[in-house]
Amino acid sequence: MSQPDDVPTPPWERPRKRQAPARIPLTRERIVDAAFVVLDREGLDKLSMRQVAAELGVAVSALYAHVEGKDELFELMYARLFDHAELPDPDPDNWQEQIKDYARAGRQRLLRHRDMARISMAHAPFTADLLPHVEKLFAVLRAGGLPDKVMAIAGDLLSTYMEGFTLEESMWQERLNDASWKQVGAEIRDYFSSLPPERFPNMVALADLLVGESNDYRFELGLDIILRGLATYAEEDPGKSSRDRRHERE
Amino acid sequence: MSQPDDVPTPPWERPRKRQAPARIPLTRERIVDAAFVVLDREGLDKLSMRQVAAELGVAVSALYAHVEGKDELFELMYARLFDHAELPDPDPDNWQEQIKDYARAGRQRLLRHRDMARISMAHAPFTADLLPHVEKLFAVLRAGGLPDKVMAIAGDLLSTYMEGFTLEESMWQERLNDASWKQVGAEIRDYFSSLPPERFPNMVALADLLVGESNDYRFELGLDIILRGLATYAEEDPGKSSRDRRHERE
DNA sequence: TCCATTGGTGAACAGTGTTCAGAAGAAACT
DNA sequence: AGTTTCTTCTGAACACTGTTCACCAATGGA
Repeated sequence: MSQPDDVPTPPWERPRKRQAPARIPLTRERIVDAAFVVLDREGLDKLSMRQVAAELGVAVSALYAHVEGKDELFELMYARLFDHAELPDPDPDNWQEQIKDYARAGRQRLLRHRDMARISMAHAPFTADLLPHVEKLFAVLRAGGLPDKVMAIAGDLLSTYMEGFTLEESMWQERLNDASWKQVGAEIRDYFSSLPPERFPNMVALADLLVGESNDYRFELGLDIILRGLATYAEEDPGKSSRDRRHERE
Repeated sequence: MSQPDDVPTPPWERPRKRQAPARIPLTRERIVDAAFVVLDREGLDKLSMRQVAAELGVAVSALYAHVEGKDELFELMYARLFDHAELPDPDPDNWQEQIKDYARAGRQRLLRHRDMARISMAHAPFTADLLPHVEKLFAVLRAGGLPDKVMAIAGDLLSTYMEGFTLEESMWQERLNDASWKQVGAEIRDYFSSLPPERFPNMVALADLLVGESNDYRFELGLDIILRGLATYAEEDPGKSSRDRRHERE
């Protein structure tokens, strides 16, 4: 959002009057909104308190009356991502797909804003306001009939994969910037193909696959590997055959 | 402090005036060394070019004659981690354990220096000097009989898990400062246990497991899940069966 | 009308990464 | 020796950063 009137006021009409009688009060919401505008336009490295203040047409110090500092601003931005995210109720017959949806939704959230994966990585491991999401993820995992100890690590594993994959994905895009993914992919593929085959036989052979046709496909395959691994634990438990899994809901 | 060659310099050769603290020339190596000293003592947030220069007793601008900037310094620090790391030759009968060792070694590398996981995350996806490591990882995966498509994503998956897990692990430690892991773990466990059970039944039930007895154990379990998932692809068929094709998109 | 409270201002502080004209030092040549 | 050349390091500056704080404008209540 650009300022409507950025025309420099001539020196002769300098009554000490404020321009807008309808001064919209500054709120946390508006600050976070402005931060997202700056983030999407300039990127994380250029996202400074001063830029956010400028976006709002306000002095830097005004922000500190509403927000504790830059760290809290990041916290608020991160929380904003989960505003309209709801997980479905656990369905024991469909738990694997539900888990995948959880990861897919997380990735899409991070891709919605530029550099959001980096912000997500810097985020604290757990914050109170998104505990409900983790809880519901566990509910789905429980419906899958997984042993407790596996459930406990599965959440981390899935989140870590989703965040890490998306971070890498967006770093590629940022680095070779503003090129479409097709071009980026071709560039990377060409690089791998050009390596000396005697020293890097596997990388040359896999060049086409290392950067798949689409990131979506690569992401799905990784998800599949994890889900298959989890499933082995579900089937392994003698008391809980796959047919009886629907009774596991509690 | 002895001279490299202790043969007395013949008098007809140019006599060295300066024998006292001979000015050790600044090199990339010494700069990286100093950077690690500052990093371990002060943490990543306090690691600035000026701090590194001060550690060396030198002006800031002197660094820029040897190092392109802070980004390249981070690059050099990251590369340093791989200096004495060698992967074993692929052993088809033991590929799963070899893969695990790869991940374990990576985690240990990152834990060796404070905040190193964060630096690793900011690192570019691929840099030329550690291509040999990736190549050898692929060699081991190939020895496991994995399909090409799975191999191509497995590298990412493993690295992502290893880096993400270690990052989270070290962020916990940094946040609850200077406490031993036993205390940190107890604190987290108590927090999860204290949640309202009607809203968070799973988290309360899993409180003990969410922060395992040791991080080592949790890391191993996650590795096991991934390896089991990979193994399902290896067992399917060495020669591209129909089940394999199920994941191909035409 | 005066007063008090709130929210925004502008300047300042202590940092940051990076650049660049020039000083210091060692080596080489005359 | 003296002089020049070349490299390395210095000091000061620039344009930023997050954050704080004394002040000031505007509003609501008495």
